Amino acid sequence: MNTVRGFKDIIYPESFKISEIERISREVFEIFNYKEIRIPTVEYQELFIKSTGETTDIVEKEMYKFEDASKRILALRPEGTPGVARAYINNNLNIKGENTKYFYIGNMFRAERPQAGRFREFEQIGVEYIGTNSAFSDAEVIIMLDTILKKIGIKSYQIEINSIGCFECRKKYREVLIENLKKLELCDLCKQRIERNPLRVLDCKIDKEKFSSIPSIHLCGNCQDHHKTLKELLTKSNVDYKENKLLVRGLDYYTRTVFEFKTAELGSQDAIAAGGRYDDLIKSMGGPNSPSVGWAMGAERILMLCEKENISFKNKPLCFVITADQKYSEYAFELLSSLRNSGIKSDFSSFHQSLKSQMRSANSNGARYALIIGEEEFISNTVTIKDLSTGEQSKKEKDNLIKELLKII
RNA sequence: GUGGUUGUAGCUCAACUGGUUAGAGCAUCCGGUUGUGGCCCGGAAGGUUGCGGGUUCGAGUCCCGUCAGCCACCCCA
Repeated sequence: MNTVRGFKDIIYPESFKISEIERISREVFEIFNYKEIRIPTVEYQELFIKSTGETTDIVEKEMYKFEDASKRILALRPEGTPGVARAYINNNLNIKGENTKYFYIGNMFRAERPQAGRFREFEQIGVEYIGTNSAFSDAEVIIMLDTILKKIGIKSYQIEINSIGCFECRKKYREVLIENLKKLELCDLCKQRIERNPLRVLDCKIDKEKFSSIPSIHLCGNCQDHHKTLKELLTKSNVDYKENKLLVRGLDYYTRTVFEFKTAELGSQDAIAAGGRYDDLIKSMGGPNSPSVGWAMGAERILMLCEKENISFKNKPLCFVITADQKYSEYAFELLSSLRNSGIKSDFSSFHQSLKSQMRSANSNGARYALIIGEEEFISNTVTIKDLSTGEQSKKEKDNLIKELLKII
């Protein structure tokens, strides 16, 4: 039987690479003092309608929704922010006196037509910095994301930022925008969008060139200051970004800062991570006034970029234990256990195979050393160690061998 | 979701207008005299041609359906 369309198995080495991406992210989160939050995979459908937005594609056409046995209308989470916002409110995280910087790692579900780099179940690694409207928090999360990608070793991406203003700026701009858009000859979809969600029209790839005449949003003083501060902070931190006045986002809750980390290596799936500020979301959900900023990155897309850029993740044993004669299998197995108990990554293939075959396994597994045990070694209580890169080999006493190997690690 | 396109061994691909037991390279496994990998050489194993119907004396090849992948759009991570 096939897997369901858009769903897939992830097997070594991809599984290892993804967990490395997670590991590196966790390392950075720890350095930045972000705490993990784990939220449910299933929520009431209403949560996403009210937060992500009724008119967004994610909610309108891509959500996996279903009714459970008690007739509750539920949905598989299409993104992480609504759940985190809900958890923040439910658990009164605003009054706990701890910092409210969270990261999450989890799978999301969207019923889109699948393509390379676009799956119906995919993993997002994301952060939410809740409770401050300071531009320093925008800068922090962007710098953190940049740090993670650099630490992974990815180079082929570009950062685009924009400010779409606060609620007040948007309200005024909306009118100006609609007026201007109506003067233009636009594609059918854009025509529909003019009334429903005019800001999204600016994102259209077909009509892109026609928007040069349209005035960009006029930001109020506070929004201008915020955006200016953010840009200065990024520049001072050597974050290489470019401003894209046409950048808007498909989720309704964004205010002020929006940003995307884009790549040219992945075809249409060019966003590897994206996010922005959402100052009104938590309040609009009935929580305290909690301006916030966050982002999410797609683990599979990061993985694909790693492959494009030939970034290697190594998971190789240091030692490979080999018997010259089956008689010494148990003795060899004991050695293997001692190595592992000492924390030395070690493996073996099958002691029944010929020495030649075992050597071949050692090589193809990428082991650095072959440890050979045969009659000579058994009698003298030693182990032959062969360095597989140089071909040099010597006999060592078992205890000394382990001590020396521990120094190498 | 719209429009395309593809599906043959683990992977990448072959098989003239439908015509015997569907091939190759890479990978895998075994071997190339006494206890040594990579390179090289030899051999073996590996396929219900995505699945289900249909046309035909005969289907990997043609037709229909279905499933899945991919590309663009759309959207997004």
